[in-house]
Amino acid sequence: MAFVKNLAYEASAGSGKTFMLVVRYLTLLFQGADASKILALTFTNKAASEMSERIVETLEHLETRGELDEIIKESGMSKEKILTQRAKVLTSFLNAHTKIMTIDSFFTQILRKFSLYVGLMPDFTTYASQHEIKLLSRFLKEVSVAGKKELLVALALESNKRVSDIFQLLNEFYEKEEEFGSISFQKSSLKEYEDQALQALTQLQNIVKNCKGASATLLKAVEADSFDVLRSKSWIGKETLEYWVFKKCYTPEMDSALHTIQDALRAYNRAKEQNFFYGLRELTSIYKKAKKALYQEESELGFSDVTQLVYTILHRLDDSEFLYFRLDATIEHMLLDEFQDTSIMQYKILKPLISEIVSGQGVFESGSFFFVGDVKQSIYRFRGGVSALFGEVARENHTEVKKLLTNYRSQREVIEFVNRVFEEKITNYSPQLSRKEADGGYVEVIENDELLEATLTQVERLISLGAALNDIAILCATNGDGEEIKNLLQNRAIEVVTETTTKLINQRSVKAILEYLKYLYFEEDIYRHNFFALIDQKSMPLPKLDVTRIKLFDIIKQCIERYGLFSDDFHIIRFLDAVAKYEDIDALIFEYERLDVSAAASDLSGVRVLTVHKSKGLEYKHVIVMDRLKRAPASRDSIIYEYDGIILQNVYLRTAGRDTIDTAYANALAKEKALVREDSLNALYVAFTRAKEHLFVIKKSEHSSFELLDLEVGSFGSLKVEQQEQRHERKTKKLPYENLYYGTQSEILALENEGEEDLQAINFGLALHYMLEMIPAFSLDAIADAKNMLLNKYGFILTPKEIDDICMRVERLLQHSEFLNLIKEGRYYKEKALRYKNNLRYLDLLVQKEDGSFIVIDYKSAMNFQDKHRKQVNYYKEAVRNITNAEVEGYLCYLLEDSIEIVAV
DNA sequence: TTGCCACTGTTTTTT
DNA sequence: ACAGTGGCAA
Repeated sequence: MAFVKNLAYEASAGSGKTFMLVVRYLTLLFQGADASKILALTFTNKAASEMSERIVETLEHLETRGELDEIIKESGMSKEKILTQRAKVLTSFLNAHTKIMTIDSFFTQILRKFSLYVGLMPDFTTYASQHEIKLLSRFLKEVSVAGKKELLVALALESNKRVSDIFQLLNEFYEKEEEFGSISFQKSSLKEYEDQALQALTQLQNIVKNCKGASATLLKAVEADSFDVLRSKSWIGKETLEYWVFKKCYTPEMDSALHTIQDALRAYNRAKEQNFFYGLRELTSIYKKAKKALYQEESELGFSDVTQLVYTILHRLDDSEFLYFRLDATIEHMLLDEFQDTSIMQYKILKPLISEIVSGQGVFESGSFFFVGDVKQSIYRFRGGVSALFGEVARENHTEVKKLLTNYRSQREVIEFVNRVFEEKITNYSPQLSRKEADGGYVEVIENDELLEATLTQVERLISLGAALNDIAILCATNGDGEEIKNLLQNRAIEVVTETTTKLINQRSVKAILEYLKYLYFEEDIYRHNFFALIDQKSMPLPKLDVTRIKLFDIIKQCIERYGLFSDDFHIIRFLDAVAKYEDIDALIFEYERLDVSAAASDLSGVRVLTVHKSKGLEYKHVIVMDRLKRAPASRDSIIYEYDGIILQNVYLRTAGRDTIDTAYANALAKEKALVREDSLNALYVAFTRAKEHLFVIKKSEHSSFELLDLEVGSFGSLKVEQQEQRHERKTKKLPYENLYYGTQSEILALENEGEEDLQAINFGLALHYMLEMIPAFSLDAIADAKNMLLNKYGFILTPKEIDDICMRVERLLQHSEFLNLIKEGRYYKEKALRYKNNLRYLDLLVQKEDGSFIVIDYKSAMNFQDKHRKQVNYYKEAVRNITNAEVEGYLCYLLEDSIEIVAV
């Protein structure tokens, strides 16, 4: 087979897309291409690094890799020749300046190279979006300078929107500006249409007035004292009024009045839409100006700004051809991954490069173009992805398209189920073939309105059959749904790894701290109440702090300690880390909404919980697809963009009821709905095809996201879980912690103790410490609550006898007079973090006495390793003494099975 | 009982 | 923007 220079693969799920990309890339290398001249673009950083890794890995073990045969076929070279070149190719690849990256980073690179052309310094930074608040205020200023304030207010009023929603629309127009082409808008007056409609209404009202049998309902139905009230009537969308309460009084004149109203309304809607878009375009140019001023001042750009600017540089500047030429010189081959997710703007930028390459002239004689994707997996329409792009690009560039039909990922039952379900639903669906040896698999469709419980049942079922936690994935519709199932699983002591992106600032504990800071800053009681509500404590007065003088970090730390917020420590650690970037409380309070740090994943091993969107490109042995917990939201985009293929044809303003009287609008709306439907169908296809062996679909009876699939409850194949070697998993390494790691004491203890005692003893010790941490004050009343927390966290590891043992020991401690004496006078801190000589340690209990001296107390559950314990406490003493310059005493507090022993150190 | 209108409550995906 | 519900008329 000869090497095809201009080739695309339509690669269904699991059909070896990455494999083909790697084969293509390596074939180019073996044919002598320079790695620095091969541009390989992916969508995610993860995909980019995976590709680089696979290239290196394949080169390292080429003899035994499946890719070798394909490379032989593609390149037409002999096996021997390839293998002798292997080492040389690997070395040059590793030393080359490779261009495997995301499409966004590629554009960012171009922009850096040519940034001066648009008045930008090359060291700009990029964010997902520009600083919204700054942009808004800048924009408002520009609007007022341009004298367009009234216009802005009018637009907001007209569309019943807040200014911030108009902002969203401005951004859409800004991003699509280049696609508008010849589309333009005209201003006109609405008055005449309103009058026409109201006149016809009067006619109608007269007919009804003169009709004796008119019901009260009918009279009310035709009553309208303004055009807007008339517009909201639902009868105006009917073809004829010979229906309902109208029919009693029906005459043909009624329908002619109706049609007059409809004609007037259609014209009114169109005129209003034109006016709206006309105004929006005017404001868009101001918006653009504000954006430009802002990124030039701040050297800070959003992703879409980068794309816009690169487009401007390459298409709008006088010497753009020269700039493309400079790019061309460095790119000979192009490989594009996940092409179905490319946006039109992105393609427009790449297009001249692609054209040069496929035309194969001059320096490009040896060039090649290659892209892979799967229209069925296009689920990013909301982000500008246009599924029609795949086909269009292949057509435009005369690319040869091949289909990859064999699924190498899944077992037969899964593949056949997916084929059955989607064959009728997705147009041009080509059924996937399964490998001969993959003749197992299991699929079950379950209907149960207790979605969470039903999901839990299946997880437990898989676990009881011996499935490894890491092999189980739960796919859900939203991040919020993911949080819910995560919490349920964790409550049942099942470990969970979330890959949902819940923003850190949406975490309860973090929210609470922010409310606390707002209270300190604004001194408004509402924030104080919010704070206590969020931490589930009774509202009480808060001490005033001089927030301008105390370091932000310390304020927060103090809050965490005083109100015992450490139970949510994973999030808090991240938050503290993020807070370090803010100079002072002002900066944080006015900027925190931009903090796009995600909440921490809870653990390294456990059941995977992630959204369908996040799951793209991943695969799991056991997949549970959970229906959405809440109802699907209605589509609320107020502008409808009508495309013909990849060309923007028309823009409409979404207006309720408009489709019944305006066919052009109705068509556009229908197209839009079909695309939305396609998107959700694709999302389900992505979800189902993540499964390698077992697939569970858990649907609810109403509002199900699986509705469009007509799924029948039932099961196919047999559920067989291969036994895992458990030993392997126990070995998971703890991540090394960085210098500012505020972990819990339990984790640090676990690190220290590894390999010294048996596991059960370690757990016992950790549980004991945990219980002592959880007792808010050293009073006996708190034991019952602390026991519950203990059961929640350690109930599945420890026996009831051990739990009782721990409670007994703690109870005895709280009655121990020597201990009570030690803590009696002064303030005490639990789990006090201590950083000394670059080591982070936690003090079980630190008491600060009234005279300023300190007592360090360390709990132990057994008397062995006494020497080590002494050494540890001495270390703490020394540290505290050095930090505070105060007197320090140290004690070891042994909570033994039948007694309490306190040893001075 | 059926059909219709008017009112109320609920409500995403992310490089 | 949609789904569900209550109330009115036939």
